[in-house]
This record gives sequence, C-alpha cells and structure tokens, in this order.
Amino acid sequence: MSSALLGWYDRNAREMPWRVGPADRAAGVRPDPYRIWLSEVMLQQTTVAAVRDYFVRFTTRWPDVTALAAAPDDQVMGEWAGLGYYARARNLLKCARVVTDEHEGRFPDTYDALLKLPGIGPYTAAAISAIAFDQPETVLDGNVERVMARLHDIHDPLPGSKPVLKEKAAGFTPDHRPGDYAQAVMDLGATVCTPKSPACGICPLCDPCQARAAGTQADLPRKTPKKPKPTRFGHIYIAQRRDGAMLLERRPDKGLLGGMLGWPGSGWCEDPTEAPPFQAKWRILPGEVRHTFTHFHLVLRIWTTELPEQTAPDGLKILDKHAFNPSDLPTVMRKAYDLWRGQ
DNA sequence: AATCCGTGGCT
DNA sequence: TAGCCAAGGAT
Repeated sequence: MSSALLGWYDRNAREMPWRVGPADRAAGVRPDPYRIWLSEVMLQQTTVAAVRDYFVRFTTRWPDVTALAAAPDDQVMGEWAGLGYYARARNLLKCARVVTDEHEGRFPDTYDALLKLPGIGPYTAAAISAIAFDQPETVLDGNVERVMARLHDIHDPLPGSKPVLKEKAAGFTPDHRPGDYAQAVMDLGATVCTPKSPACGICPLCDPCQARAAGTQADLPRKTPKKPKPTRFGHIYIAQRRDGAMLLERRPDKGLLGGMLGWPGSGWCEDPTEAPPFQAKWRILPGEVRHTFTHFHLVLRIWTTELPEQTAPDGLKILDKHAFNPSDLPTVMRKAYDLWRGQ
C-alpha cells in the first residue's frame, strides 16, 4: 500500500541540501550520516524553510563530525543563534565529541546505538537508521501522526493515541527503500496532508484514507487542549564602552536560552526587581521588547548607560567591537539590541 | 508523566 | 490578532 506513496515521492520529492538527488542515488551514492544527523537535529520541531540556511552554514564551516567536535562551544552556539531550542546545540556538540572520541568518527548504524547518543531520541534514531543506513525503522513525527490518524480515522486525541499511531505507522513501513519511505510520509504531511485544508484531491493515499471517506480529515488528529500562556516581565541592561565594547553574559547551560550569549538583567516574572550590573546613571529606553517563548509571553524594558573604562562586573564578559556579533544572540536578545541601536 | 524548551510562518 | 503548528528530547 505504501508503493503509491513511494511513487508519489519519486515524482515530487523536494530538493534539500542534505538529500541525495535522483541522479546521484541511481549512481549508488549514499547519504552522508553526518549530514543526515545534523539535518534531523535541526529539523526537530523546526520547518525545512527555517533550517535550510543554517544547515548550509554549518556544513560549510564544519564539513564532517570531527571538525564539528573540534569547534569551540561559543562558535557553535553562535552559529545556532536564532534557530531556537538551544539544548539541541549543546547536545549536538556532545554527540559530535562522543562519535569522534568513542566511535572513531563514524556514526553507529543501528537504532539502539544511535538512541544512546546525546540529543538523539526515538524519532531521530529511527530517521538516521532508515535514511542513512537503509534500515526498516519506523519514524513517528507530527507528520506521520497526522497521516496515520487520517488514514485510519483515529479520533482518540494525542498524545494518548501515540502508541496506536506508532503501531499503524510500523505496519505501513515497507522493507524496501525505508529511508525514502520515511521522507515520503513526512513530505506528504508537509505539503499535501497538511494540518489545515489538506489537499486530498492530489493525495496518493486518497483511495485508502478512512478519514477522507468519513469526511473527518480536517478534524484529525485531535489534540488535548494546551494551557494558556502567562505574561512575564523583565529588565535588561545594555552598556557600551566609548571604544564600542559591550557588556554581556553567557547564560548558564541549563534552562531557558541555556549556553547562549545575552544581556545581563533581572529575572523574568510577574513583578521583577531591577538589577543593574553596576552602579551608574541608567536611563530607560522608550518602547519595549515583546517576545513569546514556548510557554510564556515576555515584555522587556531596556536600560542603557555608558560602560566605564575600568568596569568589569563579576560573571559578565566584555566583548570588544570586533568580537561582538549581533547574529550570535538568541532572538529575544537580538530584539533588545535592535531597539537599543535604534534609540 | 508532565513540564520545560524557541522561533517564524500561516490563518 | 492570537493561536496553532513544525522532520522532539531531556528530565
């Protein structure tokens, strides 16, 4: 039954920098496990459009896993800035170093061995073993969940229905071309069997689709409702020396924006207390920064002053003009910088 | 098991 | 616009 899907994939596969094109594949070229791993980690909860440029920059700068393993943490975190879910970048480095130091620079080729690596969970282990190593593992991501829920007209809500959907997905996975199949279902979910107004008219699985027959496809998969997001507030402090150097901090490895560069500031809560990093005549900027994270809205007020020559507060770092690159900042910190620069 | 963890695009 | 959604993992 999945042959109709593979046929559709052969005609419609989207070009992506980590994919082996039809001509190369016919010539026997296999995907590079390093590039498949890197793309799959970047694609966790992230769209192909957002990933594409990041992938090209990473693979240009670090062409193989050994090169990435040798990179300084700051450079990797800076290159990841803006992509979100920064624990992925920290685990990416950990994983690259384990593969380099303990696996002679080669990725393991089985699901179980891949699953042991940092940042590789059930989905990513299945995706790498299927796509890079041609093993019949079953990928289960948001796309596959949606396609299976519709194909079998399953009305039980996620995430409770996940085990059932996994069973259906496993039964649908072919022994032939499992890697192409995995990419085919996900392409289908991304371009045809979309969350809203699916294009059933051009779907290769229209005929066997039970939701399509019942007319319920637009309502599936059902999901348990999410909690509303609270709003938190905070103050941040941007100080620049006359020579252009700026005062920043490297955030602790755990928690929100862990390991990333940022501006010193207060905690983020309902009623934050001001916390300037050193004594000075701070002035507040007009306007505010609004940003929404996974589980709360944030409103930031920005304070600024000149950074005196001899001032270097504990735990903070001073980056001189050429060492500071705004593109190394996570988005919320970048928004604050842009507001400050436009003052 | 439930919570935490980013961001940008789309409707 | 405000919410939803994305090739999830760690704890």
